[in-house]
Amino acid sequence: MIEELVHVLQVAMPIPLPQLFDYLPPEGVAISQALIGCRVVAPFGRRQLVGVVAGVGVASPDLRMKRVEAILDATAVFTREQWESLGWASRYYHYPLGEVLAAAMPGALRRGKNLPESRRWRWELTPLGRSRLGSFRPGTRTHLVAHSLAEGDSSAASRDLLSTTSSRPTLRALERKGLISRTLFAEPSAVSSIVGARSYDLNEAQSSAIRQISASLGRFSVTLLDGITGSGKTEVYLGAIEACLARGKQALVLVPEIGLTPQALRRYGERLPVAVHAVHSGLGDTERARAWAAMASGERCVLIGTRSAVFAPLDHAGLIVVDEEHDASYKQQEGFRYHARDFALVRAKALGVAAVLGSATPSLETIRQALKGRYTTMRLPSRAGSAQPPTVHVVDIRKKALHDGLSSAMLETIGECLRQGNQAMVFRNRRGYAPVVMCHDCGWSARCERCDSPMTQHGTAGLLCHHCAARKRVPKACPACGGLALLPLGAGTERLASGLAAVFPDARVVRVDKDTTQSRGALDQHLAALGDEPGIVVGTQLLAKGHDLPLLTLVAIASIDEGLFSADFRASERLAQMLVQVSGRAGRSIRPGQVWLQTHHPDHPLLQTLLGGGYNEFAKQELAVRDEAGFPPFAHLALLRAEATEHSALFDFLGAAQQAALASQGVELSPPLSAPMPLRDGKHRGQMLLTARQRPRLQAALEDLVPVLRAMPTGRKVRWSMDVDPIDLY
DNA sequence: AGCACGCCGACT
DNA sequence: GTCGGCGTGCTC
Repeated sequence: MIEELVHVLQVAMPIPLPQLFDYLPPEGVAISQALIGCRVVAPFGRRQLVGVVAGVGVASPDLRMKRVEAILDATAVFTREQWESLGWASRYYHYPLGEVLAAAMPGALRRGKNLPESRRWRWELTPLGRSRLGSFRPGTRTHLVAHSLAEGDSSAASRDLLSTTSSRPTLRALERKGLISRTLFAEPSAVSSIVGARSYDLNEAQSSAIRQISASLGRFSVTLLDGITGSGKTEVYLGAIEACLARGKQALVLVPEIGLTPQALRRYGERLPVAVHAVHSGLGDTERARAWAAMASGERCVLIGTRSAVFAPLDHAGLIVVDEEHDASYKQQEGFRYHARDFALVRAKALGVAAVLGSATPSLETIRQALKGRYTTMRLPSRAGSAQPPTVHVVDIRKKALHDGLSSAMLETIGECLRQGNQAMVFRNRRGYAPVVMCHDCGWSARCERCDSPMTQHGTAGLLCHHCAARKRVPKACPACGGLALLPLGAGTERLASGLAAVFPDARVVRVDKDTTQSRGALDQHLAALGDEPGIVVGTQLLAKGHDLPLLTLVAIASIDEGLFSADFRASERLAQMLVQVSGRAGRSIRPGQVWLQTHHPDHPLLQTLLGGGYNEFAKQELAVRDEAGFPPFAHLALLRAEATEHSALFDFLGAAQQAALASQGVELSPPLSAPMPLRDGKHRGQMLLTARQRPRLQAALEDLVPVLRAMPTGRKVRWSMDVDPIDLY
């Protein structure tokens, strides 16, 4: 008996299941290869989902088989290269294709909508509009828009104004009234004329970096732009982007989450003669979709965005820049755990275009590639303009009294800085008032039961767990002994700020951390509040990058001692990067800068190396350590993480995972271990590390292991994830 | 991941 | 007597 076969669409659904689902095509639609990459709406269980056709084939008819409800696209929503690169990512990160594709699409596409119009319009006042110019009320957006059109100027400011989303309704309204009209925007044909039309005072290192990158356009190459803070990396990017645009190509610029400030954006917008589309997490869906559409259309433009911008169509791109390539925010830390820098390089290679990795503190992975000659290194060794690198002082605080976290020497230095009319930055990687509240009588301290870790005091009376949402009040008396001597121990940013405000009542003290900086733009507002008066900004990591504060001459690092002894193999690297980045904030203009660092461990090798030889010397030594220990970049890692309500379920699962992985050749397994935080938000957490000197060995092991894990009965009671190339081991 | 169905506590 | 807790099972 020959079974009759039917043609089916194999659809990747946005769910964490690795398989494709077979569907019949809509009534009357012929199945063809051309449908691959098109979105469909299909019934799935009890709901309707938007999936993507990943293949076509034949299957024996199945009672369960359903019919696709609608095909949403006439042509694939992904370019061929996107499709292949995303397929690679799905395999490499061992994450289901449907989820990968969904993560790569702008929200509008994911939800089944079409891309917004990508054409741009040139707006003009009609004669009627011109005659009514006087009648618009000053101060309104209508007034602003109309007058901007009247002046007919194409300045960056008015281009900005007319391209912002918020102006669109105004333009529409004016058009309806017949006061303005539009024509399709025609681009100036020759962009080459603008290149080099203005001089930007580049120094020799910058010019030669731009020349190097420009010469490498048009083929795959990676340039490491190793430039100290303040050396003018952005000018190099801009120069290279201009050269790329002059060849008629688009450019993609990836920036860390916190790097996409209005300030930075304005700089790109003002300098570049084309539309600069920005995408970041705080942005609406339509705007993301518009940027995607612009890239797909081939219109000459620049896309600047955070992590997920790496998924944009790039067929017309000639250059990919990854700014601050060492930054951890490029790694997605949940779900589809891709690394945007690494994926950017995969795409650059597939597309045959130039990539630039920029950093003052490159990751050890990148430095190693550069040392092996795979990347070309261009250095920017000196600060742009007349700015000098800061001088560094280490303050030994052993046995010294601290006043709300700061030593007398530190307070004096800050006072001196203020007296000279300058600003100081006080850095502390802990928010809140005090990290621990302890009973002086019996040693009891406030802990979070759900996380088994100390709770941080916020304000005078509140306790907050930084690992879960738990909150409670500081008890009046010690719950263990009834004593009244409950002491806040240590100092977070809040305590530093209030202490400083008390010592320097005339200075403005602003605090920048997650507690004070909830909304986008709040960071800029805080820093603007400092103005050009003497003042102090206290804050966490948020302060480490961006934001030129010309009056800032002193960076005071309150403590980094926790970081010196962390268990994570990457802790040293991150601490060194942070110290260098924070130090780079000082003295960026004509006033010379100083960095003061308080520590209980002035002789710690990491500090000594950094002070003696700078980041490059540190990197050299740390690479030797990694090689010796068999850690990246000399080995490749995958981390199996799991959490469960029951401790036994967790280790049953990890034990079974270990058994399943034992047979893998060329892969070392750590035994199942408790996570560095064994209890978090009421869940027990554990992990198992897979290490391989050869990447293909690790990949082969994961290819076997991950499907086994998915099928494992002990996996039912745990939540687990496989993190390929993890950047945190917790 | 949703979103069912499926058996045991405090409420109109 | 019901509303609802989240265990486990499935999705073409």
